[in-house]
This record gives sequence, structure tokens and C-alpha cells, in this order.
Amino acid sequence: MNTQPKWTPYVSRCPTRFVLDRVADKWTVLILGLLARQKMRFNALLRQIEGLSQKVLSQTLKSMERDGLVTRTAYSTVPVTVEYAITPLGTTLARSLVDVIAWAEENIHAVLSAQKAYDRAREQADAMPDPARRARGGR
Amino acid sequence: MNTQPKWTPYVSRCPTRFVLDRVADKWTVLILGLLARQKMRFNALLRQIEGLSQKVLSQTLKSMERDGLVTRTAYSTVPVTVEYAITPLGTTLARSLVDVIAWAEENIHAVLSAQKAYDRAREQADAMPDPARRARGGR
DNA sequence: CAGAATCCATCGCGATACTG
DNA sequence: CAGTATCGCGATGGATTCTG
Repeated sequence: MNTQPKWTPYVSRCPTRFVLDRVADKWTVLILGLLARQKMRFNALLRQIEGLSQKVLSQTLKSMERDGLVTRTAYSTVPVTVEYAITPLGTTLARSLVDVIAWAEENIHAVLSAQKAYDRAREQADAMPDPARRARGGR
Repeated sequence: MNTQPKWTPYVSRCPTRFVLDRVADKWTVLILGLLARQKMRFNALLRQIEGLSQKVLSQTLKSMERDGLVTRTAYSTVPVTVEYAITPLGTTLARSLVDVIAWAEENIHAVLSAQKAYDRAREQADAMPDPARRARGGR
């Protein structure tokens, strides 16, 4: 029933790891990015992020709230309205992520072509007869 | 047998997501951090990163190599020696991650105390009788 | 040493249904 | 609307064994 991992042996020793465990997550980064621009309701987030299920969104938001990255505010309208907003802490994290986002956009082509090259090389190696392969440092 | 996900609907449309899928991973960040300082052998990495299994290390390194973040060099010694080194591309990514690492170290206490506060509030809410809870915006 | 292969437990996650 | 609860499966990852 608890969202936090049951056993994390290194937590006490390495802050980076601890924070990475929570932050190095695709959805967290994506949600943070959206909330950094404006506060949003649950279903709005759900619609914005393609491929994210309602279950996972709910989980992720809960743990982000627990970590102090976002706030959850419920208005007693009918039906209920819930707004998620980024906190100052979350904002600083979002800021520290801009470089990574920028890297992603700048280097996606480099990554894609690296993948192509890798796959091509591997195909060749597979087609190559064993002795020839052993002659190099192959496989 | 392939390391890449079978179905990723948004790949073609959002570079950030595509890269995030590969990079927003604890182990990748950790390995990249180590290799940014010096080239290392397989078992050296394995020993440095507590909690990382040999299987996962091998998987992660393979996909990092495919993405062009690291290189793998095998020397035909006995027994075999394999060195992993960061690429220029990997180096730029590592650089873009320093802010996040810094954020983690600076804000771990903030996160931890946010968690404590959250847990405390939640305990109280659970102990609170229903009517009183409904009076506020509780859950 | 640096893995690959096999087996197996668990668990994350999607789909579905239900609720205040 | 904004979730929670339940079910069921496939992917993930650990432990172990084997190899060039």
C-alpha cells in the first residue's frame, strides 16, 4: 500500500542515488515539465501525456507530492476539482533539468544514427563466418 | 533478444521522450558518472555500483553502447580484458547532468523533510474521525 | 575476466469496474 | 471529476550455472 520501495540499502549513504531513484523517471520529468508551465488538473495531465495511464499518473503524483515537488489542492465543487501545482522545490528541480532536455533535443539524431551503426555492425557480425569473426575482436 | 522496447508510440514525435526513455534511468546515470571520470572494466563497474547485478549491468552497458554513449574495447589477453570508456556524446550528456546531481545533493534534506511532513499529515488524517475529516479538504 | 543462458519469483502495469 | 480496488499477465530482475 505504500509507494516507497521496501528496501533501499544505500539511501543513507548516497543522496544522489536516493534522489535519482525518485527523479530519474520518465513520467516525473514529463509531469514536472508540464506543471512548471502552469497548474493543471488530473485529467488535463492525463490527456497531455500520451501513453501514461491513470493508475500510474495517480501513483506518480502521489509520490511527487510526498517528495514536496508538487501540491495537490482539492476544491469542494461538484464534481470534485483537483489542481496540481509545482512547488518552489519542484521548480528548482525543473530548472536543473533544462540542460538534459536541451541535450535530448540536440542529440537525438546522434543517438539514432549511433543505433543504426550499431545494429548494422551487429548484423554484419552475425552474417560473418566464425573464423573471420575470431580474427578481429568481434562480437 | 532485443534491448529496445517493443512499442513506443511517441518516438517519432517527441525527441525528449525518446531520449528520456533511455537516459532517465538510475543505472545509466550512475555508470555515466563513473565513466566520465575514467575508463573502467566490467567488474570494476560492478563493484563500484552497489546493488547493481551483473545481468543488468551487462544490459545497460549494451544499450549505452548502442546509443553511442560508451565504447566497448576487448583486449585479447588471457583472461579477456574489456574496457568501457565514455564517448564525446556521452561526455556532453554527463555534463548536462551535473545540475541534476547538484540539485540532488543540495535538496535531499528538503525532500526528506517533505516526506516526513507528508507522512505525519497522513497518519493524523487516518486517525481522525470521518466527520472531522470531511469538514476540511482532507483525505 | 566478462559475459551468455536458464530458471523462476515478483511486481509493475494495463484493463476494467466501482465510488464520493 | 478524480480517483481507488481488483484481477491477470508479461516484463524485469535476481540467483545460479556455464563458457571462451
